[in-house]
Amino acid sequence: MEDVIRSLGFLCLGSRLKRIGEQLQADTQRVLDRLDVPVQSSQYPLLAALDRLGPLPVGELAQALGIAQPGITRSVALLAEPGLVEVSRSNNDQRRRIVSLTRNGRRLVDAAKRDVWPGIEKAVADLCADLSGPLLDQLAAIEDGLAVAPIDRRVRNAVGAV
Amino acid sequence: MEDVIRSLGFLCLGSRLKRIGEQLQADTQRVLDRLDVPVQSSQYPLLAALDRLGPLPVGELAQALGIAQPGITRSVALLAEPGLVEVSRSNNDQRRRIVSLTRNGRRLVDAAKRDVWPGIEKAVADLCADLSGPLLDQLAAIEDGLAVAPIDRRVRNAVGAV
DNA sequence: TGACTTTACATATACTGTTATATATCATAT
DNA sequence: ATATGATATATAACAGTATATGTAAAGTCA
Repeated sequence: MEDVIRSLGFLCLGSRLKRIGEQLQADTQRVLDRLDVPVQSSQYPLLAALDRLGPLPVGELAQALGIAQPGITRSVALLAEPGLVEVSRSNNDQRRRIVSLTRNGRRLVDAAKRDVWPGIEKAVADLCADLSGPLLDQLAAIEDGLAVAPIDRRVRNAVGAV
Repeated sequence: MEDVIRSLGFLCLGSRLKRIGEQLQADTQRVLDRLDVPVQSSQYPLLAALDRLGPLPVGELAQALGIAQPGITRSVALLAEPGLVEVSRSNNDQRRRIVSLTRNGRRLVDAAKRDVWPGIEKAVADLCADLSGPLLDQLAAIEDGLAVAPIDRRVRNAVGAV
């Protein structure tokens, strides 16, 4: 069966990037599940942003992550429930709500940085390592590579079963 | 403000691809709105699949588009409501539901193929034309290019305002 | 000071995708 | 013919994102 998205080339590039991105996230989810913390793979960029940049108000988190503000509000609520982040009002400006990692949140980020993220980064980097040339060719190679072995299996192979 | 997703490189490649894909779809949406038909940009791949491959059952549409079957079922329902596609039972196998373009659906696809798709494809192709080298660099160039001029503006510049 | 605008965030709704499960039809074996 | 298993699709529940809109705080200017 023809892969229509692929055949359509640049016309469907948006759908194709989204599809690959979703597959990468789903693969990564299976790796992160090992930490058995109730956090979706898509929430980690927010934690990483707080780790890199320190406490931030909602709006600046939206900027840093390139997603819309309502998405941040909801993610923060999801992460606050298990106590990974906490929110406090700014002193200067009572409208701003500053998001920061809790002690548990910091512990999770540190564990992820030490035990999981390097493996994921390496697996994805290897997947893309030999690629060169036109974008569409590289995307096809990634799709083919993921079909052969998804990210979670590449990570497992690299670091040994956990 | 630092773009954390971009800084994290391969670790967040999934989030990044998804983000770029969604932006491309949103830009494209604004171009397609000229046809003023109640169809989301993300539905066009399904219409294009029916155009390329002819009437197809739900399961084969899922394969052709690389998304899960329930997604197809719902998209078909959405497209059937404004009368762009119709569904009939297979003669051989009463379980299979064959999706096909209606007369209006075909008219829409033909108009899109003639008036809109070529401009979009060219705009995206130009955006990606000069790219070469590592994937992350190409993605950064695409993001920068879209920030300078989104797809819908590139299309408008190319073909003149409609 | 009081009215208007802007900013920061929350909430509501819609769209798309997923997995899990239910239902209907087909194929097959007794 | 009928029970059993496989297959095709629908439905439900859940997660993520987007836009639109509401609310409250801050800023601006007569």
